[in-house]
Amino acid sequence: MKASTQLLTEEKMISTGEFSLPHTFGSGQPLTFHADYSESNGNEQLTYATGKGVISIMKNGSRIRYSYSNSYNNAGARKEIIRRFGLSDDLDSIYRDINTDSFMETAIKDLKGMRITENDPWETTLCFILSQFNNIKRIRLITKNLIARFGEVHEFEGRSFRLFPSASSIASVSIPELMSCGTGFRAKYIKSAAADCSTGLDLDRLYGMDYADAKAALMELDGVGDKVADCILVFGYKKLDAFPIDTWMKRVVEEVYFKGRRKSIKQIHGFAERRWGPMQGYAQQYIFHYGRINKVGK
DNA sequence: ACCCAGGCGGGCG
DNA sequence: CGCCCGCATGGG
Repeated sequence: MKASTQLLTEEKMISTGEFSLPHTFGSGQPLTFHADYSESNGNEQLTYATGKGVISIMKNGSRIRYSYSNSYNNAGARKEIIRRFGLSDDLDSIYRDINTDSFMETAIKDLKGMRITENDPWETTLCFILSQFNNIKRIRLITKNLIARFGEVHEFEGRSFRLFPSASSIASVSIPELMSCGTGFRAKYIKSAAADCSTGLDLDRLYGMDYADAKAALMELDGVGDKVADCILVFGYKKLDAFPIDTWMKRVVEEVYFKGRRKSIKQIHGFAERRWGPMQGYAQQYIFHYGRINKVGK
């Protein structure tokens, strides 16, 4: 009896390499838009709902204890946690690839343990359509409103959560109702994209596609352009050869690598491809978060 | 009051 | 192709 209890406990633990929850979830990756995070004497706790279930992790040092409400067996849940939090990424190897200069070296040093998370494609798509001409705090507010209004109720460990609303449920909501959640002019985009994703485009099909084909497919969606597509590819599919260029990225790259000279989005894509190639998605996240924290170029 | 925010679609030359 | 414009809305 005692032995089996202990075995169960062991199965719910994962030991990781460097993994910083504050840097990972504070760096504007989509699931942070509606997560509870707390820290007390070395114990870090994070709980959030996806479209498929509630995930809760407790981290102490290099050990993580997790629970996941989805109907996986232990092995399935463990695999899912590792995938979602990027725990199998070899950060030392990635750092060697993207540490091309003193700016990157400082960013890596300051943000050690920041990982790229892999989230549900639909959730990522909706969050990043909302991100256009918006700010992170307000995106969190809007997604919180959408979840509260349209998310399916879900009981987990004695608490009541709402899951991230499905594409088909968002597709059935009227524009005025969506706007009452604060979506603003983006309401028509998310309704249209939701309709496409629940009837036409199969987002799961993009897992097997290469970067260029998957990006082209995403850009067929209303409200998805170059930047939003790249965000979906990095944070929803872990395609690390994507390089999202927002106002921050453009400003920081121009400041650090082009002596402040203005460059086009296309030129910056070419630069990132040559400099960081298959790991440019990781480089992007370190540049973005470090640049924002330190107001580089502002 | 004024300004900005992890851009995009549409219209124009 | 590149450029310019309008856009809903909460927070600084």
